[in-house]
Parts: sequence; C-alpha cells; structure tokens
Amino acid sequence: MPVSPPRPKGPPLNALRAFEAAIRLGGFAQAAEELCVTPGAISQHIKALEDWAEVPLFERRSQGVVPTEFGLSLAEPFATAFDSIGQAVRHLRSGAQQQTIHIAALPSVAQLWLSPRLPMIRTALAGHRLSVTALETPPNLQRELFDISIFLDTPTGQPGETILAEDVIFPVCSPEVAARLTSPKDLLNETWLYDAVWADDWDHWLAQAAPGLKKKPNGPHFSLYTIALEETKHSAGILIGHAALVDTALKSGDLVAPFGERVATGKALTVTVS
Amino acid sequence: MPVSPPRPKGPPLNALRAFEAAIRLGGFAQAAEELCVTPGAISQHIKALEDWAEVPLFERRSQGVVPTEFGLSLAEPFATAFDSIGQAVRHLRSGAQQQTIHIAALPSVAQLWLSPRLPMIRTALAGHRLSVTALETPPNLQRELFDISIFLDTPTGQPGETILAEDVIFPVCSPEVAARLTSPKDLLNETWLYDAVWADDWDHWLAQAAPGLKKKPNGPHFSLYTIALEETKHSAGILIGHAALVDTALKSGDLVAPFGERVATGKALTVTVS
DNA sequence: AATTTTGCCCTAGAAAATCTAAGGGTAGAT
DNA sequence: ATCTACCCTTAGATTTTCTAGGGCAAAATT
Repeated sequence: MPVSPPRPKGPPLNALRAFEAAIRLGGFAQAAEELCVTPGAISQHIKALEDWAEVPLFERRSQGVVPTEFGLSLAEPFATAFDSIGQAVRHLRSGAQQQTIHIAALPSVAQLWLSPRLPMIRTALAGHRLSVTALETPPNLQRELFDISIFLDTPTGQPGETILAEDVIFPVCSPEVAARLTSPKDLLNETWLYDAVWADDWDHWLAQAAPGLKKKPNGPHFSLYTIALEETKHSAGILIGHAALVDTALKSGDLVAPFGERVATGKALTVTVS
Repeated sequence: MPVSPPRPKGPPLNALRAFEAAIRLGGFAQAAEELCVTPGAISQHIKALEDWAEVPLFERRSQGVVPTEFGLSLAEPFATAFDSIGQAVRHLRSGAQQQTIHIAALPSVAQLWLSPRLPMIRTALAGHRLSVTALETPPNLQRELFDISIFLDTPTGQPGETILAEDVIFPVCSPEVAARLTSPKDLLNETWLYDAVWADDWDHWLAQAAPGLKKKPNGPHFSLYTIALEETKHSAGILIGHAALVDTALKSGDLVAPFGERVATGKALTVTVS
C-alpha cells in the first residue's frame, strides 16, 4: 500500500489556452470566436484561472475587459508556450497516414476564386484529403491547424506569403442594367448594393473614379459577397466588384463592367503557406 | 449573420499532456501516477490522440507499451512544449497574493526529518503558506509545482541541489532489545525488520560490518519506514536505521545503536530548490 | 508445470469539466 | 430619454473525462 497523496494540481490546460487567446486578442469575445465557443465559456475559464492563481488577470470594465499589469506580463510566456505546443502538434499531425491539407479562405474567396480552381488543386494534391474552411479573419498558421490561407487583405510580408493579384475594384452589373448606363452620373439613378464587410468600397471607388459624385448609402447590405453578386446578376442593382472575385462572371457574360475606371485598394489576394 | 464554420479542431490538450508523460516515463502506469489518475484514463487519452492523428504512437505489448518510432520522435518537441508551459505557469503562480511554498519529500523524510524542523521553517517563511506532500519518487521541479524537494537518494548533481548529509546506516533497536546484544553474531537470534523499499539495507550493512553473517530474510516488511521504526521502539525487532531519520529517536533514548559500525550507502539527504 | 505478478485493454456508470442560453449592465447613438 | 450594440456573468444542461471491476497475455516465481 504505497503512499500516493494528491500532488498540488496544476491549472487546467484549457483555461490556459483560453487565457492566452484572451490576452492576445484583447477580449473574451474574440477569444471565444477563435476557440469556437461562447464568450461565457471563456469567462469561466479565466475565472477558474484567477481562482487558481489567486490573482486577478483582467479588470472587468463595462465595455470589455482590460488586462491587469500582471496579466499582461504573462502574455509573452504563454504565447511562447502555445507556439511550442503548436509546433509539436504540427509535428504530430505530420505522421498521419493520409495527410489532410487544410485551407482557410475568406468565404467570398472560397466560393468565387477557389471553387472553380479546386478540381485542379485536387489533382495536384492527389493522395491527400482536402478541407476548405471559410473564415472571416486570417488564422495564425503557426498556431492553428491550417496549411494554406487565401485572403483578400493588406499583405503582411510574413514568410510564406505570396501575392497572387493586387486587389482592383470597379462597378459591375448585369448587361440589362448596363444598358441604362453611359456615364458615372447615371449611377445616381440606380440601386447600389453593398457587402457588409466592404461597405466603403463604393466611397473608395467614387473618390478615385468619379470625385464629387455622392449618394446616400441606402441600398441593401449583404453579409455574404457571394449573395450580393448573385443579386447583381439578377439585375437587383450595381455592386463594386473585386477583380479576382468577379472574373468568372465577367468572362461568362453574366456581368459586365460598365465603366473602365479600375481602382486599386492596396489590398491583394494573397496566399500563405504552412 | 457572419459565417463562422467550425475550424479544424486541435487535439485535446489533456491528451497531449498524457502522451508527453507516457513517452517520457515509458509507460501508462507511470504516467498515470504522475498525473494522479488511473492507467485507464491515460490509455483513453492516448487512444484519443492516436485516433485524432490517425497514427499509432505506442505498440501494445503484453507487459507494457513500447513507443513507435514516430511516437519517439515526438518526445522531444512535446517535452519542450510542456517545459514551456511549465515555465509560464510558474510565472503565473508567482503573482499569487499569498505564495504557497510546496515541499515534496519522501514519506519517511517528511515524518522523521522534516516534521520536527517544520516550526522553525514556518517562522522562517512567515507570510507564506506551506504545503508538504509525500512522494515516493522525486518530482521534476521544472515541470511540477513544487518549490523544494527533500529526498534520500543518490545525488544527481542538478542545479539547485544541496547535500544535507551523507546517508549512513546501522542497526537500531530499543534499549530493552539492546541489552541482549553484545556482538553482531547475536543478531542471528533476533527478529529483523525491513522497510519494503529499502529491503536490501540489511545486506548492505552486513556486507561491510559483519561479512559472513547470513540470515534468511523472514522478518516483517513495512511499506512505511515510520511504522517500522515505531515497531522497533516497541521492541518488535531490529531495524537498519538511516542516520538522518533515527537521529531524534536516538537522542530521546527511545532507540539505541547497539553496534558502532556505520556504513555509507552512497545516497544522501539532499534538498533541491526551485 | 502451475502460480503469481505485471502491465495494458475494455466497458459501464459516476464524477467533473465544459458549454450554451438567457440575463443584466454600461456606453454611445438616435 | 430611449434604443442599440456590446460584453461579461450566472445557472442549468451537456459533454468529456475518470474510476472501478473484469480480462488477457507474457514474464517471473514456485
């Protein structure tokens, strides 16, 4: 009957992960999104950790949490630690019999740019499984389990990043609608469609291509660019097209670009590997 | 309604910890002891991990598990990763309002050597809480949450290690029993008491102090040295005493050392800090 | 050769963790 | 002043994780 008394138990690992995400992203809600749980779950993890360590890690304010000085001092060691875990897990995953290539992409990029190219990719990666995940924000490839990310965003210059095409925008509409348009001024009589995330596309294009032209943004907003594009094809109005995303529709003739002015946004379609 | 599809979920962190312990200690049972759970729990964790990664990590043999080559290749990255976590946790714990000093010691050392010195230690560490845990094997202070460990073992030469006293052994018994003894040969007529872990103490002492003397080891074995010592005080027989552990009893006169021969074991009472 | 020991596996039920859903509070907008 | 949007908490539900008890097979012991 050997004596094996309980050892001082370490903190719950999952709480550490929650804390690391919260301190890095600066809020429980963001951490919750990254970990695919509700903010409540994060809240409880943090509380458990604070109880365990008997030290406050966040100051609760009315509109969010602010890390305490001590909490902030833990950010780096925990980031390092979880990077380390991430690497080890990557190593572990590399041993799988049949590798799965995980691709992360903006929903619109996934549907409009990636989708038509998937058959080609699939044959190129024969012998591997393929998984495509739509995300609003680019993942940290070091930490998360994605192998490739494809986003339409400002290039970061990280290693492994390749710019596929500079982002260029211009109005697009169905041929039917285009028939009514001869100059940018005609736009004032048309319905403008907006993507919820890229709501200032119109302002951006107007500022460069038709200075002075103003209109109250009262057209419909779509949370998915793909849906906005679909509506555009159905002549519901005019949408600002991103070259890489409307390319297929322009080639097929479903959509046309009534005006020549193409404006760069400073963003780019970038693919980041590993 | 933003799109937030499930990300490829990482492996369960607790399973990673179980795996790390199993690969480091070379068995599920040892890992289970370190993590204070049953071997079944470890088994399930490892299986979960193998299912997740779709790669076998251990080969199950009839009398234990053997890491696969791939599993072995993961040992180092995971050890590094969890060391990293350990450091971060240590940092976290350092912020506690009231620090707790965790001491790990061999059960016998905790009761016989540490216990009488605790009041002194307690005043020296005023303002800190104190926790003493009895363990059969010394913990890894980098990884586990102990601040100080005190064991009677072969010195390892690790940093932070201080040798308090070389281990010296010799027979001890109650004064009543001692009255019957004049030379080592008289031992043959007495009951010998054994500690389960240090069962070869007798052989070791005899080899040096009374070569040629032999006896079948038929006396009672005690899993706790303290109990063996208590029985010795009650004249139940003769026990091999470790100087550091029987010191108090010798001074109080409860026990005496009938023979002068003291034999070194090569071990030492060592304290390791931080 | 039989027995004991050791170490892992399996399963069902129990215990503990973790999550979600609903609640409540504050700041800035209308 | 009310509304809206945001963010965090709490209680209860769900899922994960653990333990206990029963097997099996090889090695050590008798």
